[in-house]
Amino acid sequence: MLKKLTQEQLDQILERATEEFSAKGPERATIMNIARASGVSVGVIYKYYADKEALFQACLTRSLGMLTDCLEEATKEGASLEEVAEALIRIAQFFAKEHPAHIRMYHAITMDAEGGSVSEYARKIEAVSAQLYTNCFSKAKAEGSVRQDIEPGVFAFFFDNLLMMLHFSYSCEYYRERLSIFCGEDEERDERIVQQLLLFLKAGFGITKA
Amino acid sequence: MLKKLTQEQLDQILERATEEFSAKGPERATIMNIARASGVSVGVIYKYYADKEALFQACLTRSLGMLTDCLEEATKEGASLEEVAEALIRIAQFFAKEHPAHIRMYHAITMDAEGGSVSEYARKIEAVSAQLYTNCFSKAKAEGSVRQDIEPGVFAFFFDNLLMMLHFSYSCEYYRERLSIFCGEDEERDERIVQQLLLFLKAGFGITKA
Amino acid sequence: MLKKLTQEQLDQILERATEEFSAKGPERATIMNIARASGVSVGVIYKYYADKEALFQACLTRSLGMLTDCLEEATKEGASLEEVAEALIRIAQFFAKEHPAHIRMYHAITMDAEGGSVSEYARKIEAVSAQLYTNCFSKAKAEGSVRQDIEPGVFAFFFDNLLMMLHFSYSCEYYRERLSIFCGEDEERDERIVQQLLLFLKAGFGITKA
Amino acid sequence: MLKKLTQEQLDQILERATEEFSAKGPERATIMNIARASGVSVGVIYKYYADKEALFQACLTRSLGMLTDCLEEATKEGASLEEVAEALIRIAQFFAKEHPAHIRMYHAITMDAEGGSVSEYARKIEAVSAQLYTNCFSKAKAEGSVRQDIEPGVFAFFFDNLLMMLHFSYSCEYYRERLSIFCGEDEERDERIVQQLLLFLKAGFGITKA
DNA sequence: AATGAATGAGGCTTCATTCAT
DNA sequence: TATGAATGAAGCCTCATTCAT
Repeated sequence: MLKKLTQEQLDQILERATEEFSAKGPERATIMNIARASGVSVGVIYKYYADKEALFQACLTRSLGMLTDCLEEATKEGASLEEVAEALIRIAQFFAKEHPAHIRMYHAITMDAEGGSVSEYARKIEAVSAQLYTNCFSKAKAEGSVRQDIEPGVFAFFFDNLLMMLHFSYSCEYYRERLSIFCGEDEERDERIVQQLLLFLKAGFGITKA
Repeated sequence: MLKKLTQEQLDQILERATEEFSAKGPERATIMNIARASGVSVGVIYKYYADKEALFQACLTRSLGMLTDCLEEATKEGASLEEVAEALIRIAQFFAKEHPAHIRMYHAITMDAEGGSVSEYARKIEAVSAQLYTNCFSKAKAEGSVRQDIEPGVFAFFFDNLLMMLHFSYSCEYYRERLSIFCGEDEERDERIVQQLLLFLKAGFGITKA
Repeated sequence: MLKKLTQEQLDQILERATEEFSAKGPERATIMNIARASGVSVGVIYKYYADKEALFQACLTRSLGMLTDCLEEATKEGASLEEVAEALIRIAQFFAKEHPAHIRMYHAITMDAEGGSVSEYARKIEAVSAQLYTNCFSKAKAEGSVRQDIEPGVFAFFFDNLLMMLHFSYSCEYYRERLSIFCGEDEERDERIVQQLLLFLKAGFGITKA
Repeated sequence: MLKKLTQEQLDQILERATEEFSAKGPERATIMNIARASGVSVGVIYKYYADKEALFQACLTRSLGMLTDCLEEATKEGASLEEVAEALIRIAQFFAKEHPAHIRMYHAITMDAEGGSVSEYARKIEAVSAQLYTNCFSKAKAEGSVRQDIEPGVFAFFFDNLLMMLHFSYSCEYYRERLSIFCGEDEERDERIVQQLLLFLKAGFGITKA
């Protein structure tokens, strides 16, 4: 066919590529497999992406975008630190279970030593969430709704660390198994984790209900 | 006969291989680069390691061994949860700064979707620390030195998550930069992180001095 | 798309491969040489054949097929043992002179100690000709047109032995030279061999014209 | 040790090398295996043989020598054509069963398209036996003890062909199986083959007892 | 003179990329 | 413009050969 690729097909390419990349790693993933899975030819992928690396980066960017879209929902104006925390925890669980490949892509970025254009982008996003969380803590501290001896940035860092590990624990095979080792595999486990994590954070942050 | 490789040369191979593997990932790393960096021929590497995979495993085993040796020091008998926590935090900082490639090796296997014999080994180690930390919490709970509403396994999980992220934050380029975004880059930053994390953990765990 | 290899090119590959394999043996033959000789790239050979072994098998199958096609012509129904013998002798001479590489392929598998799937196939063919020749002798014996004290299978074996050596004598360098030592190199040699061999066989088999 | 290799060790090398070469083929045979099997070092083999090829040639020459030594015994002065034939047939059976590796080496020579120094040697031997057998036939023809319409050289060729195939049939795996297909595998098979072959030859040569 | 570990050229194979259709 | 077969560079691995001891 000589028909231009539809938006749907382009999405399909990125989705299948994300699956292939996150399942086999960027090296073992092959363009031919991605093309086959997407129902397009190898050649056309090269019309849209300069090379395999560029396709990988496009997948990363897309996954990151989907993730941040989700996060933005959770951090609406006016919510208390506790509310935000719970929302973020639940989103982490949900998104990572629903879209494990996308989280694995995010995990993949963190391997990238060279820091290509995507890491650039990832860092911007990281800066945004750092700002966001830090502000939450600053505001809460100013309001007196958390303990006064915390450094907002550092606590934001701890909080984000816990969230990242939660993401990985629900999407990357290795972390998934580690989660089972620590927390078991029963039905209610995930809810218990939410509750325990909230306990931990509330106490750790020194949150006091107004 | 031609002189056998000295122990030093063998160490050199593992060290350079660890660097190559952790910098480029197991796929992009090439035996020829490792050989060149180690000052030996390609062939001799195959005298000592069956194939690239075996060399990678040897590097991993070595890195994880070095790491666990360090951790064991921190978790001597009789230490309180608080003491253990502080020791582990300081070791994480120290080891990751000193041997970043080794931590990156660990990070690398967490990417491995298939979970070969390598992750097998890693999982054993994970099981050990899970047991160790969980016991600490169980004991502390029994003693009444932490809050009573915690689940030891789940809190051990949170604790280990924070430690892992600390390791990565001092060794992987991406996490290193993220750390700067959250916590700045001043001289005292690392000490502040220790102090703040201890604050966070003590409160979060509900540690009460006897 | 880039034009698919023509049938001609595919034949070319098998023909050149057969030459390379039969000249150097399956081990010393290299895919690169075959590709170069066939005017194609190395990679494309792997599109059509899984590996060097598969290519070798394809060459063998083709060579043995060509050979058996020839043999089948010679052993039509109703021909007397003498007629069959003469036809097979002439075909041996003709085919081996015309397609020496194909006979050398056959020779090559007889060296294969391990007897992989290739010899498997060869054995089937061997079984066919064993059956065929043995039947000829059985029938002739029953008709009384050969001596009565022969064992059909054993005489079929001798006959096939003579034919095989004839094939080799016209295609393998070593046997070719040996042939010259025994029988000279004059113009009429090959015809003399036919006639002498027929004399030998007729008397040896005790063939009596009805 | 710094002791020169004993004659025994040198023999050992050739014997083991012959086994390795004939079992795996000249390519897959490795010098290291041969050294190990012979109980000597790799290096010392290179003191005695310039390279692997030279060792292979030495094995060939030796095997050929052992074979011809055997044949010479069978063709003593004064024996009749029939006596010589039976002796050669029985020797072929015996030697090939006893020393299959050596016959396989002989078989290997016939693959050698390039015609190195061994083929040279082999051809000389071939010339000797050609001469020998041809003379037998010439003498018998002159004596009137065989039919008069034979060409001695050509019949000598047929005879040698049958002997060679007999050798191979008792030593090379492929030919061994082919033998079973044609002649079965019972206890008396080998003796039957001798008797049938003698029948065939006597009739084919037109031997008349004086 | 023998040893046997180290060397490194060379072959197989894969797959990112190209390009004729 | 899309196709997908062909290309060929590059990596893994083996093993003949070398050479320091």
